[in-house]
Amino acid sequence: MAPSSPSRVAETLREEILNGTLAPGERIVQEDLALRFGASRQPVRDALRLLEGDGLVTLKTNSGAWVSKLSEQECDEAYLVRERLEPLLLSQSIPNLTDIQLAQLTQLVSEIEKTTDIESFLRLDREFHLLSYAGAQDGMLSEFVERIWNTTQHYRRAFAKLNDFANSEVTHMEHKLILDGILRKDSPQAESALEGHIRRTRVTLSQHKELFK
Amino acid sequence: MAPSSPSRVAETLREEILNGTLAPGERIVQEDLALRFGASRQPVRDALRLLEGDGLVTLKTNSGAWVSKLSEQECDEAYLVRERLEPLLLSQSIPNLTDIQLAQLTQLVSEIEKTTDIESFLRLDREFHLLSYAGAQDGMLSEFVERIWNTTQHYRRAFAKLNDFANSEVTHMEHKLILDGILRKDSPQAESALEGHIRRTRVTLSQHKELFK
DNA sequence: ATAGGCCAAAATGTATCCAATTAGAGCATT
DNA sequence: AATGCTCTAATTGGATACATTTTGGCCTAT
Repeated sequence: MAPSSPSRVAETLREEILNGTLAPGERIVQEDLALRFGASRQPVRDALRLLEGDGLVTLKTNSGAWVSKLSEQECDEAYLVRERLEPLLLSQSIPNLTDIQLAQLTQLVSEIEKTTDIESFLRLDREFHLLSYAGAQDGMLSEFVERIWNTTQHYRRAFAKLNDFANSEVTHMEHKLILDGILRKDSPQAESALEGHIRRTRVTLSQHKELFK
Repeated sequence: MAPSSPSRVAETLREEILNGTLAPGERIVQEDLALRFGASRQPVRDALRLLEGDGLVTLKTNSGAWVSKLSEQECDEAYLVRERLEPLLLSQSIPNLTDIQLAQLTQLVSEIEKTTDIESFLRLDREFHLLSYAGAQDGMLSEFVERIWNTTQHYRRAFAKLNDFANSEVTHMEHKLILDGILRKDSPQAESALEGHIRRTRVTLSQHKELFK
């Protein structure tokens, strides 16, 4: 089945927001998109509504659409929520991860360690964490988690650039601890390692308020 | 500012889904709504997209819209998520609750205890919990919690009808424990009482699989 | 120079029409 | 009797045209 226009448009925009082509706070004009995608404004509007549901775009009636922007406090909140939800999601995923996925996770951790490029790091890190949740069946929980990853993507990038791998050693160790828990199917360890990983990131982020200026 | 058509339509539909007028699984026809609200189908479509974002309506391309339906597992997941998120939200709310709100919460607990009507119970219970979160500032966390309350509303009703206040004594005690923690600004107590309250509900619900047949 | 209001241009919201897709009843076949 | 197929009616998706609202520049008055 061919994907509908709104999905196509939304998918492309999502991509561009995540990779930073469209910056937070940037305005989105319906007609421009319509022209660009060779569609009318109707499907574009639907696409924007979809992205609004994902938290990537903010709509204001009779005014327009903007790429969503998190305040310092909202970003902190996002990480607090991650601390609570992702360990739960991981615990639901672990029992169902296939051997292939376990191998991929192992591979990813080692690739992340070798990476020196920031964009690659962001991509691989995201891939590692989201793949570790692949065993959980789709539902509200996965949706929430994915949404948080999407809305905070830009701040992870800014943070990575700023810090420039200053804490990379710690990060790699944390990833190894999480991976170890996963491989041994030791959910409690994996959960607590993950929780610590997220908490440390949150605390470190909160020391860089300049990202939200 | 006058609320836009999509918002009005969405608001009304949300109401009807929450109060049970529209049952889960029921089909929603765009043109019927357009006729009913004296609008064209366009704003109706927007309204449905809004509700889809709230998880209250499920859209299928080229096919139509239905009131969302939770499987037994999805419902269980919803409660697991509540167990993690609502205590966090409550802890963020407690420091900012006004004296008026504290008085209202106290009032609500006592009203809930006196209530014998199921619909009233549902309404008051919802009001109590959501009001207890009113001190937290709006953000992703409140959004998530409200969304869960909305999507599980129907199952709370079914459960209440089935059980017919069988566990009402326990429920009232739990509410009092939560309230006590809130009034004394003792977040840890309030959080753990709330967590227990939600967990007990989840476990009890899981013993009534017939609700999802 | 600054603040405030006014007006025009631009962008969004809505309605209507047409095209594309689907769902479901009825029929035929096994 | 049950299953699969076809066809039609009904419903949704998309495009165009028009109405409404907002925004931001410009002018005026203080």
